Amino acid sequence: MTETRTYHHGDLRRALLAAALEAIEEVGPTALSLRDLARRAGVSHAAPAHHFGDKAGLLSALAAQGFDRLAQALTATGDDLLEAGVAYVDFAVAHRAYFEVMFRPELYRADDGELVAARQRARAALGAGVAALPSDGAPADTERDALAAWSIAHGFATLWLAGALPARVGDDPREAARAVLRRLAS
Amino acid sequence: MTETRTYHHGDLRRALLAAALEAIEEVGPTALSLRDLARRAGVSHAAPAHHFGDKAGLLSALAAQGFDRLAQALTATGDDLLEAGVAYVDFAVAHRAYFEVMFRPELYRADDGELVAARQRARAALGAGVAALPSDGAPADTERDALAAWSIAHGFATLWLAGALPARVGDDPREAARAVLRRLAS
DNA sequence: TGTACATCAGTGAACGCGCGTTCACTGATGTAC
DNA sequence: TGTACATCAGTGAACGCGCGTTCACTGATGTAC
Repeated sequence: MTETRTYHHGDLRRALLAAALEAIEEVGPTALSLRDLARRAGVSHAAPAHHFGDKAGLLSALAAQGFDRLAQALTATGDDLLEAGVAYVDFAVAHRAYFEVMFRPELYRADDGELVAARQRARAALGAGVAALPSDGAPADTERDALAAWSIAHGFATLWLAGALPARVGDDPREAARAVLRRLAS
Repeated sequence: MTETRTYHHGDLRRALLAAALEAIEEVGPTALSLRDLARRAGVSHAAPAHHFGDKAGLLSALAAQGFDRLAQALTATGDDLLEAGVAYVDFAVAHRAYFEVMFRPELYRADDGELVAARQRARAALGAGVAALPSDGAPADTERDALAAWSIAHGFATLWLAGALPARVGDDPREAARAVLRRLAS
């Protein structure tokens, strides 16, 4: 497909978000610059400001999109907490750019409307899995179980991304995560 | 104590590391600049290069120091895995600058000798706690248990630092961490 | 179908800023004799 | 105790770079009549 370059891009907002994901994978969210984004999108350096105002505006949009995708991934696992945990880790590894932005609220506007809603959806999806945990007689402490499940999935994902885990864990994050998460579900 | 300013600082290396911790708490490890460090230490902007070469050199030294302190904190808990987990979270919250650098290997030279040794010590201290876990009949999978313990402590610490946890978790990281970690130790 | 005009997306030159790095230097300290 | 000299820590001016932001502009699109 030969791109017909016109004066108006047509879909610059989307193109900039895609470029941002690429750039973040390469240099991380803090080293991201709007000028670099413009370059990647083949557009003048002042264009991004038109759509996002500034870097925090762009990252807010990105984080919102990330929470939305995470919520979808978690919801798709039904009420199976183990699989939700695996999906969480998989999301982090497969979409590290989103993940790295989402948990750095100092980089974006945490009160952004769409973002708040998407994050809420993701949290609810995780909660659904926890509520479905088999109760073994003792009165279930759902709140604590949810925090434990979230912590272990988040921790494993973070350590994986940091390259901190020993090599013998293997190279399949889903499989490795499942083994570790089982420790909690048992 | 009136500081007698001499041409030679006397302890600039240490002073720069201390300044770096301060700066990182304020702006994060990536926004850190050697010029800012020099300013904080009251020294010319070219001085830091004398001691560390560049930013990665400085952060390598900082990460090594951080792993060393973490190893000490973990060792101090004896073979009690639950308390080791609490100490891990406490370290992350009380020394967030160290913690933020330690798990960003792309910021420093991961093959630095002192750093490798200190990280090894920290890992061994965590392993000691896991080995002491009560075995409930089933053949213990120490490796998996270690990963699970590390993940849950690391995840809780990370979520706490990111401000991602709901307010009802409270404001005492040690207490909150203990409750969550108990889910694993039980 | 044609014309006039408003709106909006993207341009490109200009600005000031803080950064890392280089380099000849200066001043203090330590050591040899 | 004194002198000469080497070594090393820190200085300060200079450089080039990429950044965010501003602003008058230009070109495309859509709408009114």
